[in-house]
Amino acid sequence: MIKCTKCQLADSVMRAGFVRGRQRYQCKACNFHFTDEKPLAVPERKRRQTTISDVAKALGVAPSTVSRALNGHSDISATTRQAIIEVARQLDYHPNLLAQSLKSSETYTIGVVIPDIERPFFATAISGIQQVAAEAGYRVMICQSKESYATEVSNVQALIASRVDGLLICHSRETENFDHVKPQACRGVPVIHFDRVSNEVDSAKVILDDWNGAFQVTEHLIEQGARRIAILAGPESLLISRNRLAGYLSAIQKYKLPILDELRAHIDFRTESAVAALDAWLALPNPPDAIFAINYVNAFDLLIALKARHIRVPEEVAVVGFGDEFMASMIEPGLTTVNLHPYRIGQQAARLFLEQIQQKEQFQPRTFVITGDLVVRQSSLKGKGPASFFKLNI
Amino acid sequence: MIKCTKCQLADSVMRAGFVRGRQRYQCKACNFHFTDEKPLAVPERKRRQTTISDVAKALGVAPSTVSRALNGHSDISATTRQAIIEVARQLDYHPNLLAQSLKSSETYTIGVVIPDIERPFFATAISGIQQVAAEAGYRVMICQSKESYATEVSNVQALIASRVDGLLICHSRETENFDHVKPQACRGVPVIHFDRVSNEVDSAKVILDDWNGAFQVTEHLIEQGARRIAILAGPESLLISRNRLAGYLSAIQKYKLPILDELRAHIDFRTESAVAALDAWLALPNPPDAIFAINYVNAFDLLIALKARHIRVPEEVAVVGFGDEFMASMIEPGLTTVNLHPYRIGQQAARLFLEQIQQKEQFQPRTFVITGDLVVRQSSLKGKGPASFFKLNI
DNA sequence: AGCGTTTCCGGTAACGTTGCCGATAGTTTT
DNA sequence: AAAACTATCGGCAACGTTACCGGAAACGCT
Repeated sequence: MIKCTKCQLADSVMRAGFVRGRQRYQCKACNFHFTDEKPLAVPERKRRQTTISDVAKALGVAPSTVSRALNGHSDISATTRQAIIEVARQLDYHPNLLAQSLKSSETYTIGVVIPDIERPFFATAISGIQQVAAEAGYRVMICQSKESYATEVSNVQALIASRVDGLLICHSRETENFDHVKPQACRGVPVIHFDRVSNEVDSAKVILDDWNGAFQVTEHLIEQGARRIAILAGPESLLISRNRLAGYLSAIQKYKLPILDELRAHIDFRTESAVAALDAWLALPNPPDAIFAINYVNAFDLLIALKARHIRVPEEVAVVGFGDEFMASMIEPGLTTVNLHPYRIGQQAARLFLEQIQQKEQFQPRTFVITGDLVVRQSSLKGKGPASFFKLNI
Repeated sequence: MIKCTKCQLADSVMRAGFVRGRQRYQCKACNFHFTDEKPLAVPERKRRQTTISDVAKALGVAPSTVSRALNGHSDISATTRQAIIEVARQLDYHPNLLAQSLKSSETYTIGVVIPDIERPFFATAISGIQQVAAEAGYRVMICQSKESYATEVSNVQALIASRVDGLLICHSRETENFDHVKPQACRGVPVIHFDRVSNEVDSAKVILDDWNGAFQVTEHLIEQGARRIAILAGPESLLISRNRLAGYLSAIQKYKLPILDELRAHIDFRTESAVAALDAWLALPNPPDAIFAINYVNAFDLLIALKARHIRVPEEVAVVGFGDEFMASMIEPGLTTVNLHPYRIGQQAARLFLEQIQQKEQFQPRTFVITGDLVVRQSSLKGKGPASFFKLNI
């Protein structure tokens, strides 16, 4: 006979359904429901790390006392504190950051969204972010959008859901809608943009001066004696493409050279497109004597294609790129480029985040502009201008 | 006159010290302590995200009911569930992953420790890790040791403290003590090693077959007609250095070529050291006709130094490297290397982690060996062997 | 001694979520 | 119609931590 677990009576107990795999009973006397088999009492105790309560129990003090001792709080005697610290050490206690974060709603984690970590520019930028973040005690969680808008959105949402303290983002090429990084979508989490930014969002930004960099390389080519400078630009819709084109045009205008439309190509950055543009230029009655590729990979494409066509660089055609990766110094001839300082960009983005965290509501979003440096190598040295006396970066 | 906040009497109240910046009183009647100024009642309500209780209150149901509805639990009616889902959507509710993690002690986060994210090998490996992790719903937290043992240890501890579900690590060069990745130090968190592993720890590992790769390139050089093959190895203490040397020696022995000690150099991977070793070889009465650099950066160093010395590659000296980065195809001449498949290594490490999570105690640590593929380019094509008919990877 | 003060520790609640179980109304079976 | 059952929902507790405050003993001063 089944006895009620509450009033211990057996007569008044009757069955009351079968629920969650167990027979259920109801005591008519005390009106109490219960199931027969008592819980299996967690046969296999889940492997737990030492908690503050374990330390407290070991010493016979309250958990809050242990917390105070370990956090250097004042309301505690020196002897008690020493004892607690010692026991905590013995038990190998480490605070549970999850619980701390839940309590304080600070995770000390920064979320970073980039298009592709395999591209040296972003890898270096992340390194810069991490250096600054680590010094301030922040961890970094990295997501790649792989240039997909949908992935970017889901990355941002996942990071926000993880309650990161801030979000550093460089948008994918596909991204045209920026609702997912707006304040209401990010629920007050500070968002810092770098490299590819959006003017739709009122946030702190770190951008590079595309106009200036393009102006520098173009001016350098002109100083080297180039007069018919072609530009291998990207899609006209892309902001970086427009800015670099503008810098190029400004330099041309400054030196009162003619602007030749047949020497401007907008491509999609694929190698085949770059080579096709090159061949079109070479077929002109008056081929260019210099080419500015606004993308360093396409600059490599050009160098290789030119070599295959037995056209000497820089004597017949000078070539300059944009973005000074390790490879630019490795290829033969060395590629003249603009060093975009990705490490600094990352550092600066992280610093802006720290600033925003510190100043809270007082923080005024501002845009930080990183200016690239011209790095002259052989690919542009036609030797007719003063730049040939620059120290070479081989 | 001050009244006791409990019994409302004023006569029995007397001052009882000054604590935490506020005057304190004690009621003699009811023996109750209190301070005068009541707490400022959080003047600025901390910006909170919508919680499950907010949704519950909006509908007049219990929080647990909301939880059940949102998690697709069964004990709920379809109408209630729909209403809850709708309100949750309206209030823009997103579950707090911190609270979920605290409750479930699962963070769905993998910690990754690598020496340097800027090195293409690791950037690609991380990409592989992330792809597999993301598909399984895991996030990735990345730390760089920058080849420092101390940094590595602190990274590991920080990740463990963050309660990551698993740890994927490639040790720094400095690391000789592996206590920080042993089970007791990691408190049961699964640890997977990749690339640079330790045999001291009984963990799942993904390694690349250094011996086989070295054997392949050396055999290739021999087939190309090389007979005096030098090896530019790393420090003798380094495992990869020893393994690649062994593969090299095995190939030499297989073809019954003499092992020449003067053609073996152990360097510290710096460019100057590589060039010094090269010059020493060139000064020999019988210089080598091929060089195997066990590190791709040093292979580049050699190509550049040889070019500066007007020594033709591969005619006079063939050069092969190890690790097929993007640059190997860009440099002139293209560098023959072994593709180590870093992406696969990352994928495999992540898969081993998932396996271990799934199988729990039943998981048997195993070592996964990734075999590299020979990638032939111009730098090794002396044209005397069958390999010259290989399809070139330009 | 009497009163006010300081020191130090314990208890409670809350962060947000979910598992477990009890309660209740309505429905079906005997 | 009583007994047995089902479908739903509410409440409690716990994950680990810490802020806040009350209690009590020790201390200091007149």
